[in-house]
Amino acid sequence: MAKPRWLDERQQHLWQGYLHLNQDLYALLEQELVRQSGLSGADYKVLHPLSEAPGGLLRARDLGSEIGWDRSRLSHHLSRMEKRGLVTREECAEDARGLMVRVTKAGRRAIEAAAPAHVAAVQRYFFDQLSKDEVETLAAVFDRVLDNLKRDKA
Amino acid sequence: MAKPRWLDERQQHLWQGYLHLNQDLYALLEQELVRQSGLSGADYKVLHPLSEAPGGLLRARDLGSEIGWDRSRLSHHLSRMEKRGLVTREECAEDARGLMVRVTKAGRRAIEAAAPAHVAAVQRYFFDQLSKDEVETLAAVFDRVLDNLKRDKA
DNA sequence: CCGCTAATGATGACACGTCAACAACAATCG
DNA sequence: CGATTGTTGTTGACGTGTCATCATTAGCGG
Repeated sequence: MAKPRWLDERQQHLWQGYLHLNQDLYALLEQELVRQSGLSGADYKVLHPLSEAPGGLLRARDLGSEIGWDRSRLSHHLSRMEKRGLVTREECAEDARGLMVRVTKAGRRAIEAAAPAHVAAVQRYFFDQLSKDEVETLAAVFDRVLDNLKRDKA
Repeated sequence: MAKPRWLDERQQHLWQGYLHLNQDLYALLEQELVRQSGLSGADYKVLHPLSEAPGGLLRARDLGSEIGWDRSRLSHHLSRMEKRGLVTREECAEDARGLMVRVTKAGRRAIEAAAPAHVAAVQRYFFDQLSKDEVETLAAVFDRVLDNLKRDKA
């Protein structure tokens, strides 16, 4: 672990670009989302699977694993969303430990109003800048990196 | 603004991959950094330009623009870092409004200890999965998207 | 059935980021 | 010079994310 391989110039450049993209693009999308719909990226992430579930109802555990959040994070955010009237908490019939989360009408309205502009922004800022070949290349690269991450964690 | 162009399957796939990468890769790098060095990504970002500046001294305004942070964010984070003994605040001679930030010995030790493992992690988790061609492609794509972002904001 | 372990959420403490309001000083222009 | 405007930094409020801890309940082996 003594001598690390430092990044060469091209790697340096790419890494900086990647970090910038994660900051600037994500910040811009988030900002437009909030401005146009009053939903944060976190709200959107929670509401998306909920609004597609039958009855707009999901068990908290399943919702959490769906979007990759741990229990604490989900619980905190549900509290905030509940306070704003986007979701409600209900008891879980099959498992007394469990929690059912339901989208309210306001929550459904909010995400349905937010989705088109959000998708359009993703198109405009990201995909409009990419050729088809590049889409393929990026997808392949990202999958590979993610697979490697998963394998490394296991 | 009525009918948005929804994402096709490949775009959907790529976008999900991109979002995952931003969560998982960044989270893992951050986590390893904290565990091995006690520095957060934010600490690292502040300390890097500081440790390379003459005297380990930079004006807050310049430090902020160097790393792309606004004044508030920098001020808050400097407060936290100062409390942990990583940096000190000093008056600015040329401009009484200004603030000079200096790395402490502890701060310098911390980033010098952290850098090798951090760079190695970036190599292992990211660049080891990429071919040279892919590095070129990604760099070009990211630059293009970022340029477009900048132009759009102005 | 009893008692242990695992699963599920909630909570409080804290780090981090954004926003709006503010204070202090510099620069500029009449 | 004096008033106005712009720059620089700080602060408080709040939303967000992580971690450790706790309470409740399910599941399971005796």
